[in-house]
Amino acid sequence: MFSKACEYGIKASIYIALQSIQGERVSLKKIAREINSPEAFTAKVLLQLAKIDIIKSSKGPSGGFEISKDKIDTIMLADIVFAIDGNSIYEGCALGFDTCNATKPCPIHDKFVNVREELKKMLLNTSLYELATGLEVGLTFLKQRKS
Amino acid sequence: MFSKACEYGIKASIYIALQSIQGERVSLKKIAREINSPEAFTAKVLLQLAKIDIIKSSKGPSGGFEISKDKIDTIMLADIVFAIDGNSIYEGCALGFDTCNATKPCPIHDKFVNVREELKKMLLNTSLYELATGLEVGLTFLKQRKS
DNA sequence: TCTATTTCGGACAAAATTATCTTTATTTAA
DNA sequence: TTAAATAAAGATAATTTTGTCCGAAATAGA
Repeated sequence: MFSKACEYGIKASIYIALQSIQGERVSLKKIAREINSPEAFTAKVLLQLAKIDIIKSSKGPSGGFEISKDKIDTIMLADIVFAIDGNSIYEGCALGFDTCNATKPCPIHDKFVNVREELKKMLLNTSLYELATGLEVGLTFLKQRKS
Repeated sequence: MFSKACEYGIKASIYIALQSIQGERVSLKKIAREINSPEAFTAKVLLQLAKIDIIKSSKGPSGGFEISKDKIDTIMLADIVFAIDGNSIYEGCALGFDTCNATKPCPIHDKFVNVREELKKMLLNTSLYELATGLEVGLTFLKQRKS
């Protein structure tokens, strides 16, 4: 569904959002530890998000990543996914045709309309804020416990 | 969404189904030409489908691939996707956790329920027969026209 | 100003996916 | 029985994605 890069991006964003709500800036090292992702690879992903101002980064000691409090509830899952994986998931043709559309559809185009709409709606309506608060109250998790 | 292998598998299956409805067996070469896919790679995919009896293959001159007429309307998109990509698309966690479920959900689990259900329903309810007939009457296409 | 800490940037490496090539096995039909 | 046509199988290659490493740049604090 999503690329690994996008998975890390989503997880990291949620974690950064939560910390930002609590007034904390977090380092890459801590993020990688908390979402259980490869550090350097995660850095590249965060860089992408920083470049389009979804997150803010600062160098130096006590540096790290944060998200402006007033942005947390306007940043949608769609923004993050789009920044990393592009729009192919919810716009692209399921069979890979780039000329597929309602008037000249591939065999499964019509079948997919509902799925795509449902996905798109979800991504557009889910804010980082909701996701972060679910995590805050312990309803959800970002890291699998070792077995 | 789907892997390339799966895309080719779906396209090929639809094409074979259509030809089988019309009583024709088709060669790999023709399939690859008609769905515009790499021949050898497509062969591997078809082999996977043949091994679980979704399609039938025969060697030798006048050999090729076909699907039993009486199976065409009971083979669902889900069968093909499952054979090639496994069930991760509609069963797996969107963030890649393998312990994610309703009682211990990842942050986007609940958000994804509808999408996954919609996808699953669609894959389970779409038969090769419908897809093949849509193609037969020229409503849909399997190969992009060159520009 | 110096040092330690952190992100940034680029090169590199490993792994997975996609694609090709070559040989082998099977089958049909002459 | 031989030749031609076809799928099967396996080795190899190319590409993409994922992951690592290291030095550079920035910044805070001593």
